[in-house]
Amino acid sequence: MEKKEFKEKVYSELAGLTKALANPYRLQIIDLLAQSSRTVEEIATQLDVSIANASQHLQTLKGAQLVSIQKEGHYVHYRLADEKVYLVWKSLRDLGIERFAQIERTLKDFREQKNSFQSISIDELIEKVRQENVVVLDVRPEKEYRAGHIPQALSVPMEHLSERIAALPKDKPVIVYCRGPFCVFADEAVEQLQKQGIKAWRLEEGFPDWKSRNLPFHMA
Amino acid sequence: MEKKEFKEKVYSELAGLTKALANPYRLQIIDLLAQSSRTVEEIATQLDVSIANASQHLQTLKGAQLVSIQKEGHYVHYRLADEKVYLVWKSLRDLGIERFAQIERTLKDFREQKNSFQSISIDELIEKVRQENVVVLDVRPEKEYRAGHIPQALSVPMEHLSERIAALPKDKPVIVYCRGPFCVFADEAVEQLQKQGIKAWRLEEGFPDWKSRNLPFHMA
DNA sequence: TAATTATTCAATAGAATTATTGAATAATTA
DNA sequence: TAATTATTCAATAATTCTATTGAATAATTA
Repeated sequence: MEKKEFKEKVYSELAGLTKALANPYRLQIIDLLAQSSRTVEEIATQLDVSIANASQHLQTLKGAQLVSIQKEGHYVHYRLADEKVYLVWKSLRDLGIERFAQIERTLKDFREQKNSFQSISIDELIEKVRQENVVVLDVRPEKEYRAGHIPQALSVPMEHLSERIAALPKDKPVIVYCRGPFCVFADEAVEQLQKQGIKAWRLEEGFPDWKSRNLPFHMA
Repeated sequence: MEKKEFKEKVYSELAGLTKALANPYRLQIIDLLAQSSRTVEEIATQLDVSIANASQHLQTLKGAQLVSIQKEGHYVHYRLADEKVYLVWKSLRDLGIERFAQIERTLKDFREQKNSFQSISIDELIEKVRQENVVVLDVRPEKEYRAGHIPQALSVPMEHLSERIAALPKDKPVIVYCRGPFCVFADEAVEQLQKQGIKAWRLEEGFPDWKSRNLPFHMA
């Protein structure tokens, strides 16, 4: 094989893979599937697009081998094909956050509005948990918690938060986490907690970031 | 700002960034600029495309803030805007190599043909250098060597390799590196060295990968 | 000032991508 | 077997992306 032909093959393959990622809905799908597997309908609902359209995007991702499927009854469950797919999304996300005033401003504005502008890092979380002076809340839907969560975290899905605030210890601050830096559950939870007089921060990143650092996690 | 509007903004920005990368020529440009800055003409020559076309691709990358420019005389020098841009490319590349039989096969075929199928990792290189029983060759163009290279490496650009083989110690094996896993210089160098009876391997990755691991490097 | 050089711009035609629509498929239940 | 359900497919029009061409710009040199 000639040099040029070789290069063309390799870079075209990789550009194809990149193209499959290059769409806002498909990036959202990657972010969702990083939490837990999902059916076509669940994804369509989350993205607020038609089922046919969600299916089309999923076909694109499957064609690029970024996601894989498992059939069960007449449901098709989609999942990420590889942990490395998440790492690509993470590196894109981190580049975006660092370089684009647009994104950083958008994030900051949103959080100020929710009073959750003080966010903490995974390292800070580890340190505070070690000192046993915080409560950690996972506010994602229960299915995602079951698919994997930070060891000491309690599952309190957003829709149950208000009724369970009373049961939280008043003397310990709370750290809330959810899907990732673009997930708003944690911001809304911090807002609610602060209104009830409980000190609360959000974790900057989400559970998949914890997992991708090879930190221990629990399932079920 | 509403939740939905917020999500749309953020994911659209990131999809835009991804789209700017999603083209075989533009990925090649990223790979080249990771070695050293370049003018439009140099890039056009390397990619074997027209200057206007190269300029157009560079405009796309610049629009997405993936590269930045520095004007000098009537030359425009392009460089990567951020180390994180390389990390995105690296993660895409690693996903591609791991997941696509296509790419792996293409790489393997090419290397078998060049007798350089035995490649070594950066960790193995470090260990061998520590034991002082190898010679390390950087076979990239001199400009790229000057912009940054592995500390103990000698600069032997491909076009001077044949004339400088005689001066190499016959008793030490040689490790050759170049731009990265898709760069064929190292494969061709290994082929030439083996023909002269010198034991030689290629480094699996390239100099930018060494740098991105925050290992020490020399300049000029 | 005129000529040269490196780069960018603008217009264009062909190709690819997108969301929408409605029909087709395939697994389950009545 | 017929009806139901989740998903996929196929066709379409609107938009976006691409390489090419030739002209425009801006920095340098004659």
